[in-house]
Amino acid sequence: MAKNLKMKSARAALDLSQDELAKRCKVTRQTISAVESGDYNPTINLCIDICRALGKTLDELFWEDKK
Amino acid sequence: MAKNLKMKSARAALDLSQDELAKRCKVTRQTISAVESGDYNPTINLCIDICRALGKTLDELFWEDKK
DNA sequence: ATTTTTTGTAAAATATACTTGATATTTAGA
DNA sequence: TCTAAATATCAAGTATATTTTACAAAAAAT
Repeated sequence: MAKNLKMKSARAALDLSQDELAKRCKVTRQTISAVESGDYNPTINLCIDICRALGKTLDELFWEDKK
Repeated sequence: MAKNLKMKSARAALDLSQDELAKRCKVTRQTISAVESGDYNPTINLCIDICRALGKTLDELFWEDKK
């Protein structure tokens, strides 16, 4: 799977560490790291928590238009 | 959790049975049923598969603006 | 009315998301 | 440089998403 750079840059834009984002989503730092590196299939609830913490929507962080 | 009526009506609009949608998403009918009834926390990949099969995006089927 | 399709639900098994604890590497600041 | 914060990654454990099999009720079709 591909890295989630949209998420990574949204997090960077808010100057949040993985650890801080993890706390706000109530998961561990490792889980956030795994989601960003893309070798993961997170649950929708976690995706929604991440979106809310980063001020983005699902489409903005987790959707890719198919060609 | 609340029922996913957006998903249910999107499926109805295409005249697809849960079983047919399940096949297109390569999961079981019970999984689709559970997602629609909302007592579930599906993975993002399944949500994406469902969206593609129904011609919708994540925001359209799985996002709720918070008040 | 009767049959067939669709849906709800449930228990047990399997796959995998997520945690815990730990070490190693990278990055940023002093 | 030196040090601390941030990130990557790994192995083993726990929680839960998903499957399999099954049965019953509701809806649709004949």
